[in-house]
Amino acid sequence: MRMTRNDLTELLSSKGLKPTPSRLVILAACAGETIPLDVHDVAGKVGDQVHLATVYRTLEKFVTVGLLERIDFQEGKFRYEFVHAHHHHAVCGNCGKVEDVTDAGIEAIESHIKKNSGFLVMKHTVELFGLCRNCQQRTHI
Amino acid sequence: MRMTRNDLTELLSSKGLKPTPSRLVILAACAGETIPLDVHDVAGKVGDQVHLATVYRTLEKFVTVGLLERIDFQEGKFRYEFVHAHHHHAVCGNCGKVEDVTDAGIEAIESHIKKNSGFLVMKHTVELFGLCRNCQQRTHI
DNA sequence: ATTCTTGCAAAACGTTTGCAATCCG
DNA sequence: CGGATTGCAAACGTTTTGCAAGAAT
Repeated sequence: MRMTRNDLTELLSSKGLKPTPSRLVILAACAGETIPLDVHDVAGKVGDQVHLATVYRTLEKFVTVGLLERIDFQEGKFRYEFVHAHHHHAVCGNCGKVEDVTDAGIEAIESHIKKNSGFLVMKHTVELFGLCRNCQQRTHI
Repeated sequence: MRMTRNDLTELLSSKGLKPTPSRLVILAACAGETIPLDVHDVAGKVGDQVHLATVYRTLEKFVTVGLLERIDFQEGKFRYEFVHAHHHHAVCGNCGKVEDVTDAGIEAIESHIKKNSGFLVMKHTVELFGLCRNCQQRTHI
């Protein structure tokens, strides 16, 4: 998502966060990407301007205030994605391409389990792993 | 799942794995649990009989041959669960209780995305996070 | 003999934390 | 001033790996 410096500043302020240089550049890095970035990706995009520990702290803070969502592709590390419409991911195991999946029909399941066992679902993660159209063809060769 | 030493031996052999003492005790530890164990849990159950590195290697091998499933509750570590009926998990964020969710209705989504973008789903993960019935009451106090 | 398996130690990797310096209202 | 933010370095927890010893076929 393309955002001006003003957009970013206002967005941070609206969450009660001071728009520091570190935060602006980190938020810009995340907002400009369509696929979830890991900490190393973000650090790479912000260059040496921001210390790695600050990247970790800032990303985690952004998650807390709802600017980012923490994503887990089961790689032994976390990824972060700018929050817009709720969706899930289909990750190609060959090329790593990530496709957004808008509807996962999870809501029905959540109300079902609520009735069944009383469990209240507050958050869910759905990740689909497989092969994108391209890699299916290549892998079949 | 309760299994005799013979059951475990045959299970390992059927997967082409030698039924070594380490593997037997690790497999027994996993098969005896209904909730996914992390590596530390498994190491604890097998005591000092098996080196930690061996636990890691063995669990990963079991996943490869399909005896275990690797589970990710987004804790920064992996868990392992004996494979029986396919299901998902609802994890209570307060007490850590894990409830099995047998039907997630994911199959419809998978065929939908296949038609839509051609993505072939080979594996999916669905984890639900929230509060179990008990902790909802306690938290409301 | 040859392959598989294990223990050991070390390292790799992602992540967190204590502390001091700094920035900013 | 006082709280929030950052850099730095060090530690932490999880996981992987190289290598040699040992077991099994």
